[in-house]
Amino acid sequence: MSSGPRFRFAPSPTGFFHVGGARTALYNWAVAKRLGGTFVLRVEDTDEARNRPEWTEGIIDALAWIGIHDDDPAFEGPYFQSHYAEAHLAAAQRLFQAGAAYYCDLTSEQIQERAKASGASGYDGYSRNRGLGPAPGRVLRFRVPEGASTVHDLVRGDVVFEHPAIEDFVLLRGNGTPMFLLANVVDDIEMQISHVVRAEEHLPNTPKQQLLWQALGHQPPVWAHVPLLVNEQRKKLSKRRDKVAVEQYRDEGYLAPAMVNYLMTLGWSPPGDQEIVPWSAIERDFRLEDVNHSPAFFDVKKLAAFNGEYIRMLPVDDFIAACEPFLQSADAPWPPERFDPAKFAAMASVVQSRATTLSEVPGLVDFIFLADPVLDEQAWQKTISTPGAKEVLVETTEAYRQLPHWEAAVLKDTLEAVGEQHGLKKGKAQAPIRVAITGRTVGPPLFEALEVLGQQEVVRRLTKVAEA
RNA sequence: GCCCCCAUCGUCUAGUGGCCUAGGACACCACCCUUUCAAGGUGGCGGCACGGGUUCGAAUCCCGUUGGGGGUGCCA
Repeated sequence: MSSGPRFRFAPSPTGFFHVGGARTALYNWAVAKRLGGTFVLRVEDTDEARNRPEWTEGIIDALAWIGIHDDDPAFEGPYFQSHYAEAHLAAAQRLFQAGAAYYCDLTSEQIQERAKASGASGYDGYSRNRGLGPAPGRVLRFRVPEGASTVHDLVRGDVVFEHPAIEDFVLLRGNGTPMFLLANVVDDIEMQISHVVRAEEHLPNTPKQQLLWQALGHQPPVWAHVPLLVNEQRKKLSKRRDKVAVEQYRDEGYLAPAMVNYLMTLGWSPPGDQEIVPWSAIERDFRLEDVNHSPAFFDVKKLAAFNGEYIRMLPVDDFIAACEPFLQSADAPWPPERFDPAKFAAMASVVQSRATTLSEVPGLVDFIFLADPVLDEQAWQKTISTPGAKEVLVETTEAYRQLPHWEAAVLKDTLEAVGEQHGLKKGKAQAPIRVAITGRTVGPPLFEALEVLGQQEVVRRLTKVAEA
């Protein structure tokens, strides 16, 4: 075990990896790397997840996607957290023997009745001094001492919790199994965790955990509670209402470095005047002490903007490679056998500045690979009804048919010359051709596309439309 | 109910008592560039929640109010 600080990241598998979890993981990772520490992945072993190993694998995949690789020396685990370990029971036993915990036979109904009667809320400490021993149906409760606890938090400073506001919480259930809180602390101690960086929602539970660390005879770890990620309603991101799965963003063609960069800027900003920064700079500059205190809205629009930046930064060959899964997919808009990598490569550079996500790419070039692109009727009517458009279409078709040199510049000059004869400026003149070839009024630069399509195909499509 | 956290443009943020007439980015608008659409360039719109203090001086410190969020289980 390395001697550096040890950061634990403990997601619970739910079938997808939450963007909030991704950011927390990244925060842990950045600091662990910078300090030469260790990132300890401990996956919670929930009842549901037990039957679905793929959920846990999904977490590891998603972590790898955002650059947290399990073969990195700073990565430790994954560990699978059991809630039924001997160590948890043993710790509970020690607490009971030391008088730090006691048994209680009250049912939840009885607790509620007592609360109602006294006007207070929650458990009132009724069994504290009844000297009960263990027995089936009795829970083991922690005896919260007098006084107050101060949580030293790297992002929030000191937070004081008065003990009377914390009720004697349950450590062991009536059936003898340990509660998550206990299990977690015992595991943290066992794994020599020194830093716990997690979402702010856990802050109110921290004094309980800290009390447990102390009662078990250990120095509590360094805490850091990072602000929540919220939706436009300012509510905690939820799976039902919000798009929170990193896998989904990955599948839609968001680039991992863009996602990582964006996530890091939620609650923190890199020094200097640039917010688009490489991971190496983040790793060097990120500090938990600099993290914000307020919740941040996860803004997909801004993520998309980051993604566009990252796509444009890609060397064109890398862009082509990155697009491949979207082009060679069964979901592509064309029959697979019609796709031609060489044609796409010829178009790649003009497509690159037009896409904000990779999943948009097929839609930008579909007309190249489709046998006959569907003509947008409305666009066609609008275009062809402008005076001179029909003539331009017919004459350009003829000119293109006889063209000896099939290249973009020539195609452009030819069309513009025809357009001018009919009083149509560049933009207007190309419109009928564009619609005839691509089916739409907007798309990538026309003449490059025509060159790629080839003379025969272009003339065929133009003729077909011109005669219709 | 009780406890905790939070509060700068619509959004993400810079700002740690004078460099603030509050800076940047996304979004939005306009213009330029331009073969459509983008990209790029230039400019614009727009904010310190409120009220009291402290101070020569407050976005920045303190108190209160309001507003938002989170937690509070024999869930994990």
